[in-house]
Amino acid sequence: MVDLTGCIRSLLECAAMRGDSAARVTSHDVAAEAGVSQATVARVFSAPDKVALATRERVREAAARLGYVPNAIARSLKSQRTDIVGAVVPAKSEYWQDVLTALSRRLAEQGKQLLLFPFADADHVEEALDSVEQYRLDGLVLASSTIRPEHLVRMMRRPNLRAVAFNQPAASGLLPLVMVDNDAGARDLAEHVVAQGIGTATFVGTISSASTDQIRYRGAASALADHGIACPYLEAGGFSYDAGYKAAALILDGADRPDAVMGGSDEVALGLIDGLRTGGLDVPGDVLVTGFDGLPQASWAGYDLTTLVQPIEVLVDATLAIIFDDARDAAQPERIVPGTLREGKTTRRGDG
Amino acid sequence: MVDLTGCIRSLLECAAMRGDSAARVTSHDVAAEAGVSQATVARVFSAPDKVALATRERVREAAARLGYVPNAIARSLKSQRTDIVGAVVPAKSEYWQDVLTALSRRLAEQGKQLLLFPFADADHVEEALDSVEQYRLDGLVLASSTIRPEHLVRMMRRPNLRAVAFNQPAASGLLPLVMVDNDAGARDLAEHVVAQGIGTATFVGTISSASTDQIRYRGAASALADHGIACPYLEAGGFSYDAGYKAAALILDGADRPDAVMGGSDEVALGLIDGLRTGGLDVPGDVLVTGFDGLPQASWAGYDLTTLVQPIEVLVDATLAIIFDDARDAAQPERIVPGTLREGKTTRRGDG
DNA sequence: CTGGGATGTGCTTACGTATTCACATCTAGC
DNA sequence: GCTAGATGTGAATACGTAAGCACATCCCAG
Repeated sequence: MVDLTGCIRSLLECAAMRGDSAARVTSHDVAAEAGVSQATVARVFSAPDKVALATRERVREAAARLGYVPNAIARSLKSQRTDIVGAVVPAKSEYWQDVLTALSRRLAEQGKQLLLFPFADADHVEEALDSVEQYRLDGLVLASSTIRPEHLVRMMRRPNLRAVAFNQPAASGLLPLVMVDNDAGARDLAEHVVAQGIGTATFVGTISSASTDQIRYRGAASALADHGIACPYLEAGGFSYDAGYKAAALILDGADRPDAVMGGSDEVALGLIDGLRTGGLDVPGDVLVTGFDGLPQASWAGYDLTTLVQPIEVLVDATLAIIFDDARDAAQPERIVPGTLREGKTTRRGDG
Repeated sequence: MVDLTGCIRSLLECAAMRGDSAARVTSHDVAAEAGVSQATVARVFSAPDKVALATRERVREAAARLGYVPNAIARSLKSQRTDIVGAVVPAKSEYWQDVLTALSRRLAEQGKQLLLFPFADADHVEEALDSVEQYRLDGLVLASSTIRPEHLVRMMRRPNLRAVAFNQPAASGLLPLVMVDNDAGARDLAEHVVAQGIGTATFVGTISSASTDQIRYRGAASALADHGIACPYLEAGGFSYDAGYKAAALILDGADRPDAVMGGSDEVALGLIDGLRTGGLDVPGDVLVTGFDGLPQASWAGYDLTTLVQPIEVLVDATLAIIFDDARDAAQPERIVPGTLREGKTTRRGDG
């Protein structure tokens, strides 16, 4: 304890020493201290190999002595690169939070940063994009299928800005696009529940106007139709647990209960499970449930949801590749990545 | 459908028209177009009341015609304000994701942005702080109790940078501090389980070196001791669901099973519940479980966890108040905000 | 009719860095 | 011993904006 206190005190003194005097150290100050020109100092920090070893060390020492840190703002202004990628995402969503986590981590590895532009409703996307344009970002990730085409168009062909649509089928043809194979994933899930021997099914979508929702529903319905099973669509009205929970009540009240309920997303599916269970049904005993996304929570032992796991790392890497790869004028790339079916106990009929 | 296609096409044409020609429109260009000086253009966008109404409208029109958008980078360089707040946070954590969501939303309302500096381990905080110093942020939120004091000290008294420690008791005296009342919250939870008539209890902490963990444990242990109940400490070794799930096995294997298990965080508590249930115990029938934080997932019907809900909006507002309020040289503020006990069914003995 | 404050605008400079160009020095090859 | 190329460094400029200062105009009170 004594040791720690001492340690902190000395650190405090150190901070105080260089503290206010070092209020704003520029490359000019370092240049003066090291006896070189400002240009050389700049080179030491941006292109070290262009400076003789001896000079480089002298500058580095002077910089350390003065507590110099290069000013990223000034650098960005001069170099026309910010090393910052923006992301326009819905403010509340487990899925997007997972994506952002992966994205920011990968960016950090490359010495780049992530600037967030969250929006509450689709109506507030406009404001977010206004902010986006002010910062001269290197790249922009347009997330969420609720962003409307007119917004996408606005972000096309901005100079020095590579915009990528993430999991947003509607962007096809307008912007480079990265997404999981929603259609194939939905079919896989449908085939899986069919294999468990169901007779009827219902798809509980998130928001019917979302393009991912439409594709997932069509994929599932089409695969089920191949086996002669009809699949009505029910809209939860949101991407959240609560939306799913409430939708469960509609299913419970419905005339004939389906053998399987396919959720448009994991969050909705988790809400469905709890809602159905609260209503007295056993999952998977009475009803099978599937999700879509592969959230961590879906793997929790309390749920163990059968879902389609999105390879988020792969999607993120593909996105960054489009943003930073130098094939600037290549045709609009479109990367559709397959997901993985994860079989959980929510579709395990036998042991129910 | 035809209508939509037409709409998109016209938007495309519009984008193309002003597209590449408007490659990089500056305030000078607008000035020339409107027949005024660059200074006036700048004023129109940063201090409109200083410009005559007629001139203002003329400039606005010219700007719209050219597609001019002010350059935030240049503005930051000149004005020494970025309107960006940074946040140094652990990369993976439900709790912090919720905090960040609230923080970025509130910032967006003020026309400010959030720049993320996520770190994987405590050992990588250093790198994150290196990045922080390059961007001349208006404020910095240092989150997570795993950030070490030496890192905190480094962020003290940076010119033009207000750093705030968020839920990080160890920062007391070093930096302005905002946190929930961990001690009182832990006591409330302890009193609550005592009221359910327990005889023995175990506290399952997250990481014992985290300062919040220590305070929560001491608070709980002290309150339990007042009732003559001992409370051993068990370290989960992480903040995650998985850590809690694994810790449950230790409790199941232990000699005498406690009547109540107090989790150091909600994530750990949720893992504990599933772990205990998987091991054959009934929660709350055989064991009561409490959490801490008030995550959305804790309210899910499948768990309905008794926990201490942190008033995240209040904490965030307090944090931003410290960063942006002009009482720059006031004494280090320290805002300790009370949480709210939420009684879920994980401590409801009777109906088990 | 005059003087002083209010108002609106332009000129100029500075923010801190990256980069081009020019120049000095040094090495190697005939 | 002289030239061509390589190498290292400095001077100067530009990135796009904000703001201080100077100045012109206008209005109203005396």
